[in-house]
Amino acid sequence: MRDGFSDGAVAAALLPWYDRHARDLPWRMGPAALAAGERPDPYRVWLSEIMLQQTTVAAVKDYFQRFTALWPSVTALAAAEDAAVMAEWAGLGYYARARNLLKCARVVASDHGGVFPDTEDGLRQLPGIGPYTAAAIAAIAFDRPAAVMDGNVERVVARLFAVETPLPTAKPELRLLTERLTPDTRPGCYAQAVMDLGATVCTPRSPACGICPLVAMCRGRAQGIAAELPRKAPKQAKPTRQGIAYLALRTDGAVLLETRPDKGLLGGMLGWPGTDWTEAPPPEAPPLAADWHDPDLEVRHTFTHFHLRLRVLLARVPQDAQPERGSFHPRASFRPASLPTVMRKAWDVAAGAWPKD
DNA sequence: AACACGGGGTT
DNA sequence: AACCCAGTGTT
Repeated sequence: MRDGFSDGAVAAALLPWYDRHARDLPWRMGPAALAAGERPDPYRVWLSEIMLQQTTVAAVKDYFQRFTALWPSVTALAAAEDAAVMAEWAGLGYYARARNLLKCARVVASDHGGVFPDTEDGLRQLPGIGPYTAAAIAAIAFDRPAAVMDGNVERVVARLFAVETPLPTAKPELRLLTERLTPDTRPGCYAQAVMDLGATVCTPRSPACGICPLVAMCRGRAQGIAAELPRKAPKQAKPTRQGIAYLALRTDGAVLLETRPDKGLLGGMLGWPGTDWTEAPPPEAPPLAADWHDPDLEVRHTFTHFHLRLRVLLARVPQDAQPERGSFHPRASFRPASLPTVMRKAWDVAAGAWPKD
């Protein structure tokens, strides 16, 4: 007993709520199917959890459907071409996830016979699987009583216990509370229940305490500070960087693209050749000699830690053009959707601004 | 422990 | 336009 209710009371209140309100998601095995003895496919659980890192359910849904249609199993994914996987991931962000996804699939295929480890510790050893994801897969796919703590859980627990310590300092404290609340029965459903509650009821702003199954035990609510929790350390301002992107269109319609280095921003993704992105205006650095036009186009895009103002220069180039950087991709196989968002924006603003000849 | 790493949503 | 959200890997 602690704070007026037993550790099991939270799960006891949350599981019936989940049984009624569990969202129907492409990767989720609902409470009814689980009760009938079905088990989730660990591959689908893993894939969804990687995609859901730092990313909303709404953004993930279509990507998950395309990935599972193209690669229905971890062995199928392990055999995919790097470029094909990166192209399918384009637009979802945090591209290191896609590189680690492929690494992980290949380790599972080659070192584990295509079968995911079924323990938190085993999962934790795989590329791209950290503390949260290892616990989530162990709980959801293998029904192990792992303490699953993501941002939603941090918020729910901080409010439930009125934890006023700011993040990230509060993490160890919240983890301890999360561990104590994790039940031995139906831990997979419980983990999804807390995260669903955080996503749909105990929201960052304007939480719907009136319909919350935990309202009776919520100390944050009792103290009138629920909506202010969790407190967070102030974040620093983003600087603005500038750069130039060079879009070259060959006579036959082919476009000049380069694959970015694996390390760093947009690593491993296709992009337009260009300058570095720096706070001072960069010197011009065209990837080939051409009559570069400046139609005064600018793309604005915000990354995790800086704003970018990207100037877009255009050129039509002859069939025999020899680029110093990048390679020409035939128009027929070039899909703007296979570019990261900032690069797709550059293509979009260029439409209608191409020089006549 | 601090930093790098996207994109989308809301206000 | 400014603000919000938030796991993993690297250093």
